[in-house]
Amino acid sequence: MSNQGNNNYEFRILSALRRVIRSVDIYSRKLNTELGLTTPQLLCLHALAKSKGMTLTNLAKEVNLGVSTVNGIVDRLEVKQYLTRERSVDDRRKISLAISLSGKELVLRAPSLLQDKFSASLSKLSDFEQMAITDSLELVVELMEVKDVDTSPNLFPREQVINNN
Amino acid sequence: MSNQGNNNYEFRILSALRRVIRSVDIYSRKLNTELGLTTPQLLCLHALAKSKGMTLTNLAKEVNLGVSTVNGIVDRLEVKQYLTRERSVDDRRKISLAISLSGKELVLRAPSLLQDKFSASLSKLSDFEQMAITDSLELVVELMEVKDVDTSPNLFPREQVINNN
DNA sequence: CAAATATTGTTCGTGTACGAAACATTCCTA
DNA sequence: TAGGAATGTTTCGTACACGAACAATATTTG
Repeated sequence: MSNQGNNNYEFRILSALRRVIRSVDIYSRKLNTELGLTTPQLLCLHALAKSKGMTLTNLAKEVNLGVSTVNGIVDRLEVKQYLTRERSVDDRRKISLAISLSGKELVLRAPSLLQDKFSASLSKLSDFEQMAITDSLELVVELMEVKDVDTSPNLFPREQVINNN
Repeated sequence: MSNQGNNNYEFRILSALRRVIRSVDIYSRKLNTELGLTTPQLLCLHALAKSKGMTLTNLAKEVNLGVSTVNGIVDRLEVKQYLTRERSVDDRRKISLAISLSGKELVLRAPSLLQDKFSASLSKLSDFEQMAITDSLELVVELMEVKDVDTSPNLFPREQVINNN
């Protein structure tokens, strides 16, 4: 019943995870003071630069965040005039998001979304190591994002969800 | 000057990282509804259970968070009566934090700090894989936490900092 | 010893980040 | 076609999480 120390690696993984989370956050603040945009804001702007006319729900899926979260981010981007909200004509529930000119301009001159130092260090590793890191992280994602089917263990696998798009 | 797509893996790593962050957050909320404590709160309580009489700064270092952040967490734990704050007598700046009885009791019956599913899945992997994941994460931490010495690239390495303790 | 400096904790403002609920609009179906 | 289900957005409340500014205390230094 009690669950501590089941796994030797668990504590190290948790600790590493939290430190990474913090590191990402701190870089986001640095971006904000230097560029005027946080990482999530820049991330959303990138997504909008790639495909114009996205809806809010769409954007949220693209950046892996909740709708209400993205709504707040879009609010702030709108205030800064990096995007526009426009009600869709064919389906008046939808809001079409469009990046502005200054938004596009900013995306072009913005630095990397991962800390400069990290990018540099990463590229100095062997391809094998880079791949190992990427694979590990993606495996962790996979292990963590297992749907919480507390109530009904997936006895009916169903067609395995269109997670993408 | 412009920085996009320097590295093939960079985008995948960033994406994986953000998904992991979200996953951790969502589990924290689940914990909160089931147990009444979030992950950061439980994490702090664990730390206090291990070594009584910690100071705030101490605790912050232990859990890798800023002092002001931990202060808020301690506030909430105090309201719930899982710990007590007491001014130190020898150094009246310091506050001695002590976990309460109910706090200790709760730590004992609390579930893992990592999502149940994750722990289970992790333990099913080969030791080699578990180690690879752990090493990769710790390497990412290392690459990310390089001190930001923008102004003065470390020409004077100095005695390399007591990072620990 | 007194002044300057450092440490410790608190408060404040901002920005994530989420879920739940309120709302608007559209779709579907009885 | 009326009414309910589904979809899309917004609002609200809560908790992190940080840095900056502040007050109280301690330490160092002139």
